Amino acid sequence: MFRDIPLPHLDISNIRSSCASCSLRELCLPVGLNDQEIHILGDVVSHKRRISRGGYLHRTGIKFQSLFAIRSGFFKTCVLEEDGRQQVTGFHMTGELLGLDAISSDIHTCDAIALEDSEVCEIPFTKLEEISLVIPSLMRHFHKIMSREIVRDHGVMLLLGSMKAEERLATFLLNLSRRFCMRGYSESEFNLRMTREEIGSYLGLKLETVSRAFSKLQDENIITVDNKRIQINDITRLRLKMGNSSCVT
Amino acid sequence: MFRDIPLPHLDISNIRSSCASCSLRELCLPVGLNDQEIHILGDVVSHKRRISRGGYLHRTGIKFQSLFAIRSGFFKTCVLEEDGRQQVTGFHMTGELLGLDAISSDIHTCDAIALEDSEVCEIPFTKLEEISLVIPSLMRHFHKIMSREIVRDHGVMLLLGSMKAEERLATFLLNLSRRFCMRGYSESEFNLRMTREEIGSYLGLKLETVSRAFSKLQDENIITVDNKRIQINDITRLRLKMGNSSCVT
DNA sequence: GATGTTAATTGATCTGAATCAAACTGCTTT
DNA sequence: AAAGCAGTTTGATTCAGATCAATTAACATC
Repeated sequence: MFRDIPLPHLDISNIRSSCASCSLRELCLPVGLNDQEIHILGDVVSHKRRISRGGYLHRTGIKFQSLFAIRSGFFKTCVLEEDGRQQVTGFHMTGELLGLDAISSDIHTCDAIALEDSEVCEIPFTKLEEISLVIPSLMRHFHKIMSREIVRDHGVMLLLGSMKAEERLATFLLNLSRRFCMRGYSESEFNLRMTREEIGSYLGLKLETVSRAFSKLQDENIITVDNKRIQINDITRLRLKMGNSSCVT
Repeated sequence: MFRDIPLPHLDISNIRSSCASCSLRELCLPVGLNDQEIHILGDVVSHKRRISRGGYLHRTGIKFQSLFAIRSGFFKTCVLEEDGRQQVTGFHMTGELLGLDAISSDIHTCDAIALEDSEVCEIPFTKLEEISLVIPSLMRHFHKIMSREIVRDHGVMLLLGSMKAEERLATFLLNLSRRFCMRGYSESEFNLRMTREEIGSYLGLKLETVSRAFSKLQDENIITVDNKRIQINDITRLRLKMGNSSCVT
């Protein structure tokens, strides 16, 4: 579905120092490492995997071996309830790290499903821990990444616990906007990779409510909605809709 | 308020090997360490702090220096919204680690407030990272703790996103019950340290709704409520109320 | 023990979102 | 191009929980 819409490929490598080893600079992990350290890390994360749209990166219950750094594409993570319905716990894009939840018990606690054709780097976790011992700055950075995930989750808790439908959607759109922007895409115009139902699941709303909230924001000329294509016309007013400014990092 | 109710002091030290250094075994951190490693760790976490009921362990916005391991007592963590209301992000008891959210930005992102007179061990984080490099099992365990926090947050997200009031309260009570039980207290009878409003904030409900949910569970003879004193009469039926079994680790 | 204060319960009413239902759009398949 | 299907929008109705309000209970202070 999105294959016809050519999106610029994110490449941070040319705004930092160039690096031979597998474009490692594009990952979230190597921040602040020198070239030698990057090289050590490169030996660990060299294994790449392609996941096509709808495919599973990992499933709940399987043994945890590796973290996955998203090189390109888009994922959702979700937990499956007994009755078959699924609750989406997050949407993840290029540069983000998947699998952090599985460290605690060595078992994956959620499914990770590609919402578009994607590419990940597999990072064997025991190896990552081993080289953390010789590259302290890598360890520190890894701790920050885990901590950031906790902060992000607290933001979502705040959203789910105290915001109403429209505020939730505004927060969600602004969060996507910022993340697209950070990756070099437009902050005011983007394609949603997920369905209304998946958005609803993530935001604690039913799909009809999500749809109505979209329509409402469009009626107020704050955004323009064309199916999955979203255009933010007035980001200031969208921020006002959010209410609590501090949510969802 | 709770000072008149003598609670047995948790002491894991006698069910593991005994240890001289500041009862360190009581903490969550030293799992699986040998005595020498415990000693190294002991030098780092020696500094203790007392926080009396209502006192702040840390505040949003202040610089992050240390994690805090709760030695005794009970805390809530909460984020303050602009309008002055506060959203509770968690309740924390003996053995748990506070401050993990602050690692990402070196700034505390929430307040931690004692709900009863409490005692914590201060753990300077840079020192913890340093000795992690020489005690790999400590590093591994620390990663598991952070990951467990992420899993816990996902459980809360599930609760907030898809459960109704009664299910939320049942889940909350069972979670408390299990945590008290793990610490050697009764799993069927305990005192709530927090108000209905704080419970409501945590569960995404208003205090009246929390109160009604308590009353409903009492009417069904599943629990007995006497203000803050809770007795679980039928834990099986309480579990059934929860619905989704996999939530809130 | 009286008094002010905070917390909890319970009832009545209102409302935002869920649910039920129907129509429509855009893709995919043949 | 037609048919089928998944996803989306929109309307009508229902309901769980919020809000408003009053009462009671627990606790702290003098």
